[in-house]
Amino acid sequence: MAREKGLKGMESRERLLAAAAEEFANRGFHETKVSTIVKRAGLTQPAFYLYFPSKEAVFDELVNAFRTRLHALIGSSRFEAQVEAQDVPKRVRMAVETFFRFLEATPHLTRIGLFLAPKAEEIKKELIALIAFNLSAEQQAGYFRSDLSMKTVAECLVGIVERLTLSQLLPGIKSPESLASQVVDLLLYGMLSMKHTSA
Amino acid sequence: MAREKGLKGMESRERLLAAAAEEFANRGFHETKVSTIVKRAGLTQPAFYLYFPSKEAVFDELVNAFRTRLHALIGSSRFEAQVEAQDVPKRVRMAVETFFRFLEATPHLTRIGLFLAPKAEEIKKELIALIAFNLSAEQQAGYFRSDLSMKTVAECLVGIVERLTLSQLLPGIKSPESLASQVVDLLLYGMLSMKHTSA
Amino acid sequence: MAREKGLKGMESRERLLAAAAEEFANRGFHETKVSTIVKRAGLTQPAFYLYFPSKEAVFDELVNAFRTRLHALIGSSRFEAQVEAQDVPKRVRMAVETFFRFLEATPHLTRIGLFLAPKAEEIKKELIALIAFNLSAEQQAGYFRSDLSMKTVAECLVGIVERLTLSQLLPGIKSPESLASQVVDLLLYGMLSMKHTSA
Amino acid sequence: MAREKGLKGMESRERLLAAAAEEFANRGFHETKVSTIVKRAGLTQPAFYLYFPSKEAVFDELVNAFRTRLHALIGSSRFEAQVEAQDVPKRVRMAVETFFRFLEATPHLTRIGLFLAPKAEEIKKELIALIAFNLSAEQQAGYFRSDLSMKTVAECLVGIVERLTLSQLLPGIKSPESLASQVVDLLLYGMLSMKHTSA
DNA sequence: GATGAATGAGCTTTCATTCAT
DNA sequence: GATGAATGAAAGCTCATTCAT
Repeated sequence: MAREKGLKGMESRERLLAAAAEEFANRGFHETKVSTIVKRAGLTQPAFYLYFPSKEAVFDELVNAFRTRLHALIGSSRFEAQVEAQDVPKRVRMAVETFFRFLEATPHLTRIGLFLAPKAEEIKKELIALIAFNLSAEQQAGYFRSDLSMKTVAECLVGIVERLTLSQLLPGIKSPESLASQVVDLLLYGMLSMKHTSA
Repeated sequence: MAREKGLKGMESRERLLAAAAEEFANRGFHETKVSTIVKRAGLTQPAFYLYFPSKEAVFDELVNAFRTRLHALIGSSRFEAQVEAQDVPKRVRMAVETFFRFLEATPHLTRIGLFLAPKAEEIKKELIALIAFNLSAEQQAGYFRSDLSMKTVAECLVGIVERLTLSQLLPGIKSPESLASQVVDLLLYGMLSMKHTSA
Repeated sequence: MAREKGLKGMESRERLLAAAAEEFANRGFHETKVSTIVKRAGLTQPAFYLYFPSKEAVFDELVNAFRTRLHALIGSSRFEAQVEAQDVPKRVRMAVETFFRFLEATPHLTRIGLFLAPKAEEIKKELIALIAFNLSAEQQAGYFRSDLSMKTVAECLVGIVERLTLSQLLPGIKSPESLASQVVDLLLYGMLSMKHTSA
Repeated sequence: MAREKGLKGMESRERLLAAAAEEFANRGFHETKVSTIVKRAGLTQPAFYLYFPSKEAVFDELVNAFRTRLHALIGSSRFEAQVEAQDVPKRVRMAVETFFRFLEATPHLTRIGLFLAPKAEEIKKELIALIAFNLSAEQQAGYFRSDLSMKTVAECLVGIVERLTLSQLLPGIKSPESLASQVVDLLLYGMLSMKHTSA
């Protein structure tokens, strides 16, 4: 009789969260009805309010979940920086790839936290700041052109990631690896063909 | 057809459109109430339905207005491209700058057509295709690296423009010129400092 | 074509107010449903919210209507005080009678403002203070026993009026005149028979 | 019957009753949630329904508790009346004082049974009848003016007690003794100063 | 060309109450 | 004796939309 106290409740809650995530991701906040969420979770409306104070609260919880995982990812990526015996391009590619992989892993949360949430801009701002900080280190190490603003570069990178996530990654058209290598190739080496570059 | 006659009617319609654009841009589709739009336009709710069949219809009309202007812009830019004998970097920079200027000119429409509309993805897809087409010409002329997919580059460019528009252009933090030159500098020459590039 | 602007709306509003007053008076705040009010007024629920921001707001409006009339009554009763060539008992009786008449005139408002409203206590407190003030004048003129606290007397008077209003006046069992004379007779002369009083 | 056994059960039941009494007294019937009652009693909602068939049932039980005690009080006071050979004023004062003391002893029940219950009017009607009966005896003994309706006097007395209970006794502003002597003084001797009385 | 007045449809939320254990 | 989990039923409120003038 392993009476897991509160197990069933937790499961219901998780089911509601998952259903909500999917609905929000597919239809947005307003088009998502509590009635649909609970139907998907096999429950009734009052059950929803047993676990969440309001529809907005679930949404916020999902946004925060995304944010938390995002911060966790970035925190852990700092460690790898120490193992950096690799060359810069490879390191950058790995980082971007990891990020794409992260976004791909929880597509609903990604859509919510990156595109739907009113807080999305704020979240991106944080992200950009962190990336800019990391890039600056490389820049000071002489790897990147000193006349570029890493803040701007970070912003561009995030813009690219957003777009490709929406148009290629989430629809499953391209893989994190392929996207990462294309993006990094472009950003590191630029578009110009060599003959012009050296001009 | 019934829309041709009546000066006052046209003016009311325009006022409604403008009010709707501002509200939609600032609050999004669902947060925007018809009652607010008409208040802003100094009219009443039935008047709204005199000019538009539904709230969605106004929104669509605004989206289409954006799309139309966008197409006009791109159509005209083709011409210039042929007349010009300038060097590639300058040409690209001018094109991007023109585009930023275009987005800055009608900020409400930009926010609606580029970020709020469900159709936004479709609009961007068109835009990306056109840009990719133009870039391919340059690529075939040998200006751009032949190992890059211009489709992808176009996508990245649009992603960058989206992000910078939202974070720098619309808030009035940076000018079209400065944004264009930063973006183009990055995309054309890449991030790597010369010593590494030549490696 | 006496196009009374807003006449129909005003009428609807009044119908809603009247219906609400009756429902509130008969069932109390919580048992009264907006759906019942609008049915009684021959309207639909949204119409209710066209005229009142919430169910509570109508209730408050009714309470305030009572309070306002009450203050008006008291304000006007001051005037009569100047015409006072009459003897004290008659004067007091007239005042009490007027008050009963006032309560009888708008029975729903009376029930709401005097018995149902959370503010009822406050309203009575005001009323008591005013009555005490008036009584004190008579007391200082030597008409009332100087060892009585007019504040307490006022409180007793209001308590009596409350009770008789509920049990005799509103059910239509006794008239304002008969109630007033009984009350005043008791309060002025006391219960004791003469032989004991003089003891 | 099923309620006889079980000490712990009885205790839980009492805790629920006490919690309910306090909540009802402070917030009224509708504002009081079953969830709040059980929280206060340290139990869960199903436990509530183990002891009471419904929320209304607890309320009724509390009202009846008040009524029962009230009847007990009145029953016992009859006895004393016969034993006493004291003068009328003192006797009346003692009775009123006893009553105030009774109301003060169980303030929650008082608020519920005297002011909140729909049955309150009925309860008061009974009380008034009993008081009127007692007063009539004194009246027939020649102590009270024969031209007064003891029914009305009883009603006035109850009205006064109600008001003073709410505004002075329950808030702890005045004591049963002081209230009783003020009330009785007023009711027995009236407001008029002697010179006018004898006129 | 425009409005005062009204509504259908639907939403989120609340609460007393019960089932299964 | 008690609880975790769930629900039926309904309430208040909002909004895009329309009718009659």
